[in-house]
Amino acid sequence: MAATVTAPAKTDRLRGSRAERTRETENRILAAALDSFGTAGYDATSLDALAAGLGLSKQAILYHWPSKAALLDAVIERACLDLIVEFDGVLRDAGEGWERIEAIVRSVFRVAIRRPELLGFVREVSRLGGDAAARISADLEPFVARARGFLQREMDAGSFRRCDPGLLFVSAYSAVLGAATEVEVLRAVGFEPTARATVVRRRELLSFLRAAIVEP
Amino acid sequence: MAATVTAPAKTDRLRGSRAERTRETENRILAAALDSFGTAGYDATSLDALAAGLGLSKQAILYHWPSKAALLDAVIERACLDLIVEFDGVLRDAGEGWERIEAIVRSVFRVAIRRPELLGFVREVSRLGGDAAARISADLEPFVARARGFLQREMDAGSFRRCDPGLLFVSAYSAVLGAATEVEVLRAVGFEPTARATVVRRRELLSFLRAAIVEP
DNA sequence: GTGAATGTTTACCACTTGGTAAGTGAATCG
DNA sequence: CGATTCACTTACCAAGTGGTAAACATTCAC
Repeated sequence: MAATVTAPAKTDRLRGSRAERTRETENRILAAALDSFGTAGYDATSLDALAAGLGLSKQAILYHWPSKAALLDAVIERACLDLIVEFDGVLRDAGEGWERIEAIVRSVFRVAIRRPELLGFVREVSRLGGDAAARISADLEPFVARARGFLQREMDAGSFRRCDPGLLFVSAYSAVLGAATEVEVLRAVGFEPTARATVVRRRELLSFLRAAIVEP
Repeated sequence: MAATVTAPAKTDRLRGSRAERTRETENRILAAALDSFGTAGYDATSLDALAAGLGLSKQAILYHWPSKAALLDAVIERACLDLIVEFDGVLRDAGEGWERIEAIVRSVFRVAIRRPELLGFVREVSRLGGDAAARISADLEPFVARARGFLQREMDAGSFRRCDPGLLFVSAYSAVLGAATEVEVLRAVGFEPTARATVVRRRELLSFLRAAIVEP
């Protein structure tokens, strides 16, 4: 009856193989770093505070990545992966034309509600500039190219207003990210960041984008 | 022959009254701080570096303002003043309806080219959150209220599509600021931040906004 | 079981940060 | 002219930063 499980169960905290546990620790660090970088900011996040929040010491982090900058790189990779997975899934099931944009916008708002730090992180990295910003641009480039191709096709088909696809993308990107993340500006116009108000924001943004993009 | 100027001319560096020279030093500090806060960021700006760039010591800054946070407050006040002066002047001479929006967008792009740090600073402060963000919101509130009133009037007159003025403001604000400042995203879609490309960007953004806002 | 690899901790370091205390030289004022 | 105010500097500090070195405990391979 000897179980096929040769490894002992031991305590709860020590479940799984060594490699698995290591990977899980790294995942926990990456998640905490993404959260802190995306909300407090990169400069405002110290390795000490990050480690303390995880019940680790700073050197545990520096064991898995040689420097804070290397950790940032890893977080960028992880964040881009998450975003691409999210949007790829949505795009696979989405229709054509306007429906496709609507699906993406809904997806962005879903992320803004469930994982606000993810969008904040994208903003933060592009603010930091330098190598990090170049990396995130490069990682998301396939997605951007895909969006531009889509816009171009729809314009050629006569369903979207003809204009520069790249700049249309930037305008839409900014408007969506702004509506989803600019809490201070939203507060200034009287919108508290509640789930209820978010639904209204999404509806209004969609009608704004529709008027701007779809050929009447 | 005795000149009406009772005060001596002395050297070039010591021209003007004591109060004038003090004010000029404070202005220099504020300008340098606005620049660094708006480009490098608040956290990434040290008082030492700021002072060194001005040929002063850190304590000279801390003489005029008791802390870095107080300096930030002063810079916020200054930046808001600059922005309000800029936009007030534009709005005074601007027409009605769409022309008014076009005038504002042109004004934002002018600022983006001539004083990019000013827009970067607004972004930075709203990112920092907390008291600073609340202050800049409060300082710019009259301008926002004015914009909403304008949008509401145009909607009532039937010249703009009817929707929530506050959210339309946020969408337009985000799109304009994005097109003017998101250099990384723009680079990702193949737009280097040259003056020539900026003209194209402005034109495309205006047609985007016009389609989104004006009743066809 | 033994030795090696691995993940983590404790101890430490050089450096930077915002901020305080005290001193200095020039402009101003009586 | 002498006293005082003012703008600023030099000297300093405690706290925190990212990062290194070495010790330590656990797990794995043999």
